Amino acid sequence: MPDTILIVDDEPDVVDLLVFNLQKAGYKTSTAREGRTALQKIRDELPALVVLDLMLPGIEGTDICRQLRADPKTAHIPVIMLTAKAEEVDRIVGLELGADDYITKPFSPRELTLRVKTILRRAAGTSMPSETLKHGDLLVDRAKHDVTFKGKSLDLTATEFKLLATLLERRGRVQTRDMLLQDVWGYEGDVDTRTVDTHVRRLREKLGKAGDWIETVRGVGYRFIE
Amino acid sequence: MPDTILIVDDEPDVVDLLVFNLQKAGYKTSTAREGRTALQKIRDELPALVVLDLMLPGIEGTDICRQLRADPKTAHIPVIMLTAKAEEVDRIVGLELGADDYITKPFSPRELTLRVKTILRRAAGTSMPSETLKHGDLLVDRAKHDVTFKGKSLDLTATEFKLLATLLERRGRVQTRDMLLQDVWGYEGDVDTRTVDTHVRRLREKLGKAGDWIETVRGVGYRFIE
DNA sequence: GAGGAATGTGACGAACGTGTGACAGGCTTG
DNA sequence: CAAGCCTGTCACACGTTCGTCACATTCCTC
Repeated sequence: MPDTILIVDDEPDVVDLLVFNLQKAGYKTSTAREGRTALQKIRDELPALVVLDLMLPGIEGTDICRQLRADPKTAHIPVIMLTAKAEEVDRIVGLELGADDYITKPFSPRELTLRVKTILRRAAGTSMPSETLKHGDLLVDRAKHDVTFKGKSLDLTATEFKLLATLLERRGRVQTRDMLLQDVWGYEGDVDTRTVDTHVRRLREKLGKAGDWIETVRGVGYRFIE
Repeated sequence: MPDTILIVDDEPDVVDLLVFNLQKAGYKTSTAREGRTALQKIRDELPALVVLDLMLPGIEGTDICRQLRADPKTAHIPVIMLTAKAEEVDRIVGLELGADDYITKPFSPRELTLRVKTILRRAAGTSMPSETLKHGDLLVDRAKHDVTFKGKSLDLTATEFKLLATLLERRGRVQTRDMLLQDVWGYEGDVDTRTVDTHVRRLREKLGKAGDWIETVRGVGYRFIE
């Protein structure tokens, strides 16, 4: 799954140029023309990186940067500032605000792409991607150890959580009871295999309507639908 | 303890300029005039960051960068490239080699200092240094080693403070007892995992109503609410 | 549609995990 | 040296969770 990069600029030409080049480099892109929608998209889509024009109609780029840093959910997202002014003052403001880099217009698309790559590589090492599994409205966050369905948090047991995560992680592929016993329970040989069935039942109950995502493959085991 | 920055350049003027400015910014400095000594100093002193001239007598800056990246002990050290040539080709080479940033000569010392700060900040943690952590009316000041809740100062012991700071810093994410033992206790002696429970209890007691911020995730560990 | 096998369902005792109170050793402080 | 605090450990209590069983239901085969 490719990283998504949010591009915030009010000049369509610039946006198109960036979209074209970044997509060619293998990134997904998302765009916003002004500050308010930019902030909303950042919160909703949680992009891997934001390319942010300093001069925007409405909210200034600097303010966006500040608000982005203030929220723990988005504080870790790297920012590259775009600026038409070459003066150092602007650079300082940008960098001290917590921007990770800046580029002055006019810029070479190739250079920007390289900077994006560098920063994302660096970010990949340090921050944890908050390993999260998703299927429709069902969200499983391993770091938070939290499951939500349609925004509502579900109260799962430790084993139930592990079972769900394992099934979801291998969605589409059938897991035999033995496989599950080994990977979820850590068991080796002969345990009553009905144990798995019971936990699947409890899991389905708690998942409610999403419980149907877990299919039983008769004679084999269980599978999370694709 | 200040971070050490290694400056590698064969022009004494440049080196002096950098030393002066970086020391003023609070960093320790170390210098090398050519490639061989540079590599040795990197291995011996393990600097927090390297400022590296691309053009050096003897070994090229690019080679140093490669060798530095090849050794697991030094692979993580950020590198800022200095180059007299402004051509994009050189920039690409530098960035693709694993340099974290570059600056073209002549450069403003102030700008370099800012870049150093940015990169080190990113390398240090995931996000901002965040000397003070906040959640609602709860304030944790790491510098002052002080915790206040609703304006009232709380009297926490060293371990309790560290535990709270660690949990708060990673709010939302569950910390297993082993994780906490490692990060709060340092994992020196093999302490009983129940020790964590006891300290969480004492912490909750002292936090009063804010003690509910610390959730216990059964079968996994503890978590500060988001 | 009958029979058999596999799975869903409900219930229950045991085991487990966590909260709580207490205590002893070690360290600092006066 | 005594007093006090911090810390790690233990034992006990309590609620939750787990694994198992018996029974009901569904599905497949013939």
